[in-house]
Amino acid sequence: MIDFKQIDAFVWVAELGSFRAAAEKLNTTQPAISQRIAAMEKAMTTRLFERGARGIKLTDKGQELLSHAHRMLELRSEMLTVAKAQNAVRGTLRLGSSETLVHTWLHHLIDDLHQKYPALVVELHVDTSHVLRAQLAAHQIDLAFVVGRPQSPKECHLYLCEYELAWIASPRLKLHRKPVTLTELGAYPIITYPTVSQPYQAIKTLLEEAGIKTPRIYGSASLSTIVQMTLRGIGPSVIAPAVIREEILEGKLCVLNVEKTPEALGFHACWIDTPHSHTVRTVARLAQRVAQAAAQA
DNA sequence: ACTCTCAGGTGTTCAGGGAC
DNA sequence: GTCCCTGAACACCTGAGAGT
Repeated sequence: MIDFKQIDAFVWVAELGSFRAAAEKLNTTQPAISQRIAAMEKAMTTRLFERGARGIKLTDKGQELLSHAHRMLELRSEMLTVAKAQNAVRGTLRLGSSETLVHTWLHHLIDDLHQKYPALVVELHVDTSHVLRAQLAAHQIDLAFVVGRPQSPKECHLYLCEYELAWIASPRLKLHRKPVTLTELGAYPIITYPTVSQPYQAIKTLLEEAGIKTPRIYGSASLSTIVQMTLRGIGPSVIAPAVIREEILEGKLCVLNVEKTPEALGFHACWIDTPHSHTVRTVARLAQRVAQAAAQA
């Protein structure tokens, strides 16, 4: 097995033209250099130097291998530089995200991270804000993009963006041509985010205030399930129109004109701050820029 | 799980030798 | 005298195994 000490010796003997000079350069003895070169020659089953009474000379093979040795030393140097960089953005980041962001700007963030920080590996966890907060508290993820402000004083947060909610329905329900009342909507099952979510609770309150005693609300943790159920005309839904832009443009889904709508979803990046949170803070700040650029687009 | 001992491997220094 | 090689002695590190 060839090691870096042997490669160092090889490069310096070739550079200085002498075993003794290389030994002085590397703060060692001439026999040590001799042994390193001998071990290297044995490992590669080739002679690197021609030894003579008037000094040494690189063999043809030695000359050929010298450029490889230089490249290996450069790579070692680069590796040490990265290792010494205290604030380098690298390693694995366990990122939890709400599905709404997956359908809006998360892919732009992943692209940017890949370009700017190639040594960073992102492990993506997509789930509801409720579940992501629990995972953050249990240290199962490092950073969470969730709805609402932090609930624990230990959490740091950064505002990301806001998405308006709207009543959405398939055109086959024929609810989109005129203003619709909550009482009319109450005749259908309402499809929205899961029961623990802020929109679910808001819709329940709105319908109850409109006199619907036992509203039927189908809560789902899966955004694509909500969209599919709405497309099939099972009932109207309450979601962010930003995630179904294509379906709206193609006329597959319509935004309804309803007197009252639950308040917008405000997203924050949340994390537990530690002295080693440099990567997390960097990604959170980048996410804020990406989210705000997406909002202006 | 932790500590201690021991054998084997590796690297270094030193002394000496051969070639020119 | 200078250069490189070889062998002996020593120091240090590591892993395995035994004992607590």
